[in-house]
Amino acid sequence: MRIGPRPESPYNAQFHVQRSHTTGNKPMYKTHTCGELRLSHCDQTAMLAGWVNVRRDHGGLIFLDLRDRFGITQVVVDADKYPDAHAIASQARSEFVLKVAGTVRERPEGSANPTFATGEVELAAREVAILNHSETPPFYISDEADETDEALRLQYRYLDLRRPRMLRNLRLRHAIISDIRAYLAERDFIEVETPHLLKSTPEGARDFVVPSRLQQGSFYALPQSPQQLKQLLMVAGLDRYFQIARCFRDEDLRADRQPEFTQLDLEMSFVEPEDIRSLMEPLLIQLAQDHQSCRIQETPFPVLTYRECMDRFGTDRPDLRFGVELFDATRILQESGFKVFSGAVARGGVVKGVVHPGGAGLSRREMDRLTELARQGGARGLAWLGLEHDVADASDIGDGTFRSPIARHLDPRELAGLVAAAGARAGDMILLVADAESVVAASLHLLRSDIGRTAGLIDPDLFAFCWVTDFPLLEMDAEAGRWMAVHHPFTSARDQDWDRLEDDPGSVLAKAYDVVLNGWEIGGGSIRIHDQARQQQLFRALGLPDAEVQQEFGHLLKAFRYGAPPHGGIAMGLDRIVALWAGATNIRDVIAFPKTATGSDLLFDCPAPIDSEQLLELGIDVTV
RNA sequence: GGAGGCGUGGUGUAGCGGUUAGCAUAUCGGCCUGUCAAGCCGAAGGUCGCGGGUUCAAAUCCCGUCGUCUCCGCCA
Repeated sequence: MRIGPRPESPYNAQFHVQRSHTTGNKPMYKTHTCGELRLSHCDQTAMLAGWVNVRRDHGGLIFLDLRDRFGITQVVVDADKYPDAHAIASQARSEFVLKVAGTVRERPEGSANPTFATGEVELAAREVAILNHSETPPFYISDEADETDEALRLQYRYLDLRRPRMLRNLRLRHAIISDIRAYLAERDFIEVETPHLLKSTPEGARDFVVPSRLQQGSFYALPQSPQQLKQLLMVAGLDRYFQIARCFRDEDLRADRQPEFTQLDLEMSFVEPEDIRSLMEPLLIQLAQDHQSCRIQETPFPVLTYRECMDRFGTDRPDLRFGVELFDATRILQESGFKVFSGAVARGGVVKGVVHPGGAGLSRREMDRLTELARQGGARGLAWLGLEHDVADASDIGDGTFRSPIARHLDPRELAGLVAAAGARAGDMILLVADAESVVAASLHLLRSDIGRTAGLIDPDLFAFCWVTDFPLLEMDAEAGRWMAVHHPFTSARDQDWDRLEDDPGSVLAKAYDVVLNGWEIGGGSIRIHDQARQQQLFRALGLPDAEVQQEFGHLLKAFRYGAPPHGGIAMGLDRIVALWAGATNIRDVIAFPKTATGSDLLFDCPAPIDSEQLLELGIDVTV
């Protein structure tokens, strides 16, 4: 098949109507877009086509706000001058598709509408044609429909996407992707597509599988990411690869997780972590500057180690827009007579806390809510001390110093040490959790995030990026009873850590890095293992039997025998990036056709059963 | 797998044991020539998600279930 030049359409224009104008390739239905007419067009004849956004019928005079992707233009239809046009316009209703021809004119003195770019002019209609009728839409085609039940919006997604906010999000997504492509192309990256029908891999997320008709009983798996493919492309000598890649993971969903999502996936040869960071950081800065009004808190992006993140924030994706850092009270309370604390320490746990600035006066009800939050993190409870007066040392402590159910269990020396460690002042609320380190971290992270939101500590116009490095390579999986890769099993250990892999696997750190923005992990990557022997060493550390390794990863190990270059890369969560840039609280709002939390598409009504013939052909027997 | 929130005319909501199920908006009809979510007058529109239970009486209380949202587990 011959591939011809792509026809230019005004709809390809990124933002501006100007381009549509200069293509000289107007559709037959219109001479201008609905966002195009200005005073300079006055007295010209124009033809517009679009949807009725609003109709205002004054009897002898009808105003129609005609909307298309590019804007809204007011059409006026006068019964005296053009009775035929008026008769048709009076039948028009919301979301009817119209074609209107007439004369562009300045609006009468005092009736311009600065809300619209076209607000100084109107189209005086001579001819109106109804191109299509519309049923009354189930919700307003307006940004106010954000209040509408999201399920209804998803069911009528094609109407939802007519709303300015959703349209803006789709445009933003397109603009970001375009800029990414241009940025990487300038730097010698090659975009390569990789297969969606591939092989299931153990480790990692659950796979979506696709049955094979030609080989009944066998299945493809949709890739969780193009990880192995991009490594093979490095072996192939591509040197620099990227892809706007669709990834599939059959795991439970969240506001920031969809079963299929989009990554900017890239890989480079002959690099160390610093190379990847210095490639991505200017890109993120450029995207922020070009498509966001937010101020970037700090450049170069701060680099924190995983350990530091966990100690200071209880999470490896800290929101750096505000303080409220964790403090450690383990040593102060380890010998306390209050067993909640000393007992936890005796069991190998820690006592840590955060300060809620100005939170001393929080209601009992509010404290119950925070306690519940701590429980969500796994804690058994939450200890709290509202500080009524400043405390310099133990002698300052009296009956009215604390508002707290637990202060009476602690002696003045412990209390003074606690206040000092917390850095708390009069009016603050100290929150404490005592448990295993991971539980304390999880609970305090939830509390800190909540405090940041509810206490108004977050500047919404701030972008706080950071890199997180030095992740552990492995973690012990209690259920499986073996070590698992924290990132993925192709991640390289730091050079100096390899010889501890057998004896002390938990201490080995990885050449892995994440990019975090405002508490969202927006990307992560690593330097990979490019040596066959090292890769096998790691598979052994993971306790994977050789036979299984050969079956699952033999292709990769074999490729490594043919001169694999040192390489590494990163995957950026494109949906999350666009969501953060768009100010959206979930990624569904930046995906044209997303799925619900139960993985349903409400527009297509799927997943759905398939008929028995299809099953037979695939050799599948459904038992549920 | 677990926890919690929500579900009332098309939409957004009020009502939380006895109401004629209220309000706003949309819709339909009438009037209306400078509006811009036009205005005024009028009308129609409800299996209170579904099933069961408690009660003389359930939108309201209880149990189950479905849908949806958020979080925990999970997401190499």
